[in-house]
Amino acid sequence: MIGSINYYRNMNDDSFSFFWKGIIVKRNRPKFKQIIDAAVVVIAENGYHQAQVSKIAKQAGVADGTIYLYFKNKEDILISLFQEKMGTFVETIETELKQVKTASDKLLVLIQQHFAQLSEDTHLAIVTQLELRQSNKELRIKINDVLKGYLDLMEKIIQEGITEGEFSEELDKKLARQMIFGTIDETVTTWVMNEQKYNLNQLAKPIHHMMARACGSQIFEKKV
Amino acid sequence: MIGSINYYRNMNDDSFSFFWKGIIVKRNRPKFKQIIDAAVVVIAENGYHQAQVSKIAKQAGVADGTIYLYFKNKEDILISLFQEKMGTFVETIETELKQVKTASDKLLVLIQQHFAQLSEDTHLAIVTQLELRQSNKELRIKINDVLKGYLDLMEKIIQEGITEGEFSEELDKKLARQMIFGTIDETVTTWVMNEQKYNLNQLAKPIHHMMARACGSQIFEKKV
Amino acid sequence: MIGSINYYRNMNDDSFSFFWKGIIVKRNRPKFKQIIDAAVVVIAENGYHQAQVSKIAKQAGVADGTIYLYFKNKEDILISLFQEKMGTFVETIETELKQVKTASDKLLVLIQQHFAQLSEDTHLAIVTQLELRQSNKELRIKINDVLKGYLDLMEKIIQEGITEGEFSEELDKKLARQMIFGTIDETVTTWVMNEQKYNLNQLAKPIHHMMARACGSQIFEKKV
Amino acid sequence: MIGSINYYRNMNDDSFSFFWKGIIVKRNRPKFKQIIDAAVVVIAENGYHQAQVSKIAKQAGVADGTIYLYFKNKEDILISLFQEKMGTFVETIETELKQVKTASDKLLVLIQQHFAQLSEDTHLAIVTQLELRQSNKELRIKINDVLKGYLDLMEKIIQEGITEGEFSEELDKKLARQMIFGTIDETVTTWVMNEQKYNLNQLAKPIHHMMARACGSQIFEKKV
DNA sequence: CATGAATGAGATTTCATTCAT
DNA sequence: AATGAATGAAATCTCATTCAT
Repeated sequence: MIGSINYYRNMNDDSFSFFWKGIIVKRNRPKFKQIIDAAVVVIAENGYHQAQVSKIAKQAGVADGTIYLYFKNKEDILISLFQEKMGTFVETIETELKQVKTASDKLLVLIQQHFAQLSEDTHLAIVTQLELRQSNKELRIKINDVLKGYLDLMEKIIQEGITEGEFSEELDKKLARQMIFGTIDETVTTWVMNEQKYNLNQLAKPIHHMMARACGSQIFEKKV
Repeated sequence: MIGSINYYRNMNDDSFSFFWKGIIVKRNRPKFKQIIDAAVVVIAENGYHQAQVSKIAKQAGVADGTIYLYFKNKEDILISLFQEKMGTFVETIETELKQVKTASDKLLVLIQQHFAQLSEDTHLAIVTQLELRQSNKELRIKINDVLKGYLDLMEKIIQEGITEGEFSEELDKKLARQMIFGTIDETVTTWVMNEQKYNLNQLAKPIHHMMARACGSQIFEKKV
Repeated sequence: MIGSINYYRNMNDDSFSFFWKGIIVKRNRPKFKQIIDAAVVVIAENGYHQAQVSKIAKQAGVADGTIYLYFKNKEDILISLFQEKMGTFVETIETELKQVKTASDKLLVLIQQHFAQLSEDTHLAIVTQLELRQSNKELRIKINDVLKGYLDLMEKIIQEGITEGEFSEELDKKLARQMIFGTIDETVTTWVMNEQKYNLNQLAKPIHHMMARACGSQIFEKKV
Repeated sequence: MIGSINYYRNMNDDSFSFFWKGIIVKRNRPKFKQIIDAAVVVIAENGYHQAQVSKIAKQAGVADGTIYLYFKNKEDILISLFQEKMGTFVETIETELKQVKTASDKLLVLIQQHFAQLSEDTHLAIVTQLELRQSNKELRIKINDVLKGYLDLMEKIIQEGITEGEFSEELDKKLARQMIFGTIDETVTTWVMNEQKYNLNQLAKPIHHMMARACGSQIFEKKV
């Protein structure tokens, strides 16, 4: 996915169709990001079903019709939103991961970064945890495509842990990834639904503790 | 919640208000369940936003207006659906749990039962994992109220495991519950989104394995 | 109209069809009046558009279906209501008029009685002045038929006044009747819309004063 | 009220809120009046309850949705209709009144203009006398607010008559106004219900005669 | 490039009336 | 005679998208 997220931004390939070039150019224009940021605010503050195109346009300071110069339709705004934000999100995590060695530590950094980034942008947290899930099945499948890069990253860490002997060799990679993502996701959702009353970041360590143990890491076990 | 789910069914108390009696009577009439079952089918096959009241009525074999003799409005159908199904769901799990001793085993039975029940009723699985999440925030809050009973049950098992020395005494109950529910939920959702291609039930054991280890259970650790 | 209002009640004529006899018999049964009185209360308290048949049935203490044993349809309730109440209303005024000699005095008694009867039954006042006017054109035409007897009574008094030399011989009977009814009606409506805050009865004399002068009566003119 | 009716049309005041400016701009666009005129025709020809928004839109030559760019909801069409038409109605009468001196003559002109304007626009007459009265209480209260300006105008004339010694000094202003409006209104309603068979305009003089006498004007009294 | 007025399809809910018991 | 559960037709309003300017 990381590829797919960075797709448009890194692209220099002349062989792409004129159509896509048009879109690529648009993605670099200031109004593109302006509209996406407006969408995040409007959805977070009004909820998914009350986030009309006209509201997003007003928040972005453009006319309704202008939206359609940058996005194919409303769904495209939401997918692009997810791509943009998720792209940055995963990029940041990947950068941080480079400074870490063991799989267990990478897991910790991933969880910490996940929490940190959503803690810092509660609008985005509300949108991704609550509002965007109200979209229809079709859109959620597309969102899952975007998410796939992040899930792959998790699976890579797990594989590394198994290979390096940190994690149990019987571990089912796919299930472990579903556990890690499911746990992180449920934790953030609960935090958002509780109106961010408590500090999300301090949950990273105990959650990492559970995840590592679940993966068969022995580092937390009491030495006799 | 378990109480609240069983609320109407077990009630014999004459002191309840006329209003509630009216509703209770309706809940016990055959058409009530008939409409709910129709709603599950229609939502699963058409998607949340394409599940018009008229479709549900037709599927249930009643007139559109009849729906409104049993339900306040469309949202009420969905809440009642969740209450009825979740009620049976949790009741079944509770019954099975009575035959089990240790917290770890209870966790296994819970996961197995969770998977078994949704495996057996894929319509219901689709509705709870994908479609009902498209409902608006207000409805989701009501659904969460119903869910709370299930989450409490999980927490009770965790507490028991800690008390009995099966689970680590440092375990954060609330986080552990979020992990268990998040993991199970993500697993089922992935399975539904993959169109139930594989056997969900056989995932119960490996997932239980991870959960138990995450909780600090030693039963899976290799004896040296 | 007075005839038409008393129509059913005074009827002994064997030549009427079986159908009508059925209705006549019904009109004398207690539930007939019971339902009409319920309708007055329900309409006054809930408004015309919130006066559902089921509400009237509940207020009358009968089943919905029972209404249709006594009335052809909902409109028939309202027409019957108007006939019953208007019949009594006009009968009472006619009785009082018998004790009065001059046209001017008859006018005064009519106005006084009109006000007195509506003052005493504010439910009825609300229904006739505000709520029943929301009915559709067709029903209002039928109501006007019932009203006709009352209007005829007014015209008779005016004619008498002209014949006896009390009123101007140039007076247009029909217009004078429209003035009298229009004035009384507007006065009562204003009173009802002001939530019966003031005493309606004490308006009878000044209004009569104006009506009599308008008719050319000299009795109030200052003697030089 | 006269002010309130002219409110939007005369306004040049920059200090008004953005919201109201939006509405004012809409009120001056051609489609606003186009829709109102369509509403008058549709309501007159189909009756209040058969005047669906889609019929009004079709008659106005716009899409259903366009209605909602100019009116908050269906009720708002009706209120605006009444405001627009009543505004013009009262303005016209006020203009004509400027050329008249005595209160009695003003009363005559008022009645003549009232009849003339409704005679010339029978659609409007049907709507105001019959159809709009079927609206619910809430709407009728709003209509009454609009009407208030007209009633105030009547009261002003009456007051003038009293002050100038034309009318009896014992005259109750409020009752006199209720008489005048009630009489005019009843006359027009009767005329409309008789399907405008006769000439309404020629009733102005005899009605004025009665009204003036009722107010104590001596001008019609035979000089001995 | 940008605008924003106009479009029009589509669904929930109410309630008078019926009719089997 | 009385019941009351069931019926089903019908209409307002929203909002994503377009296109003339």
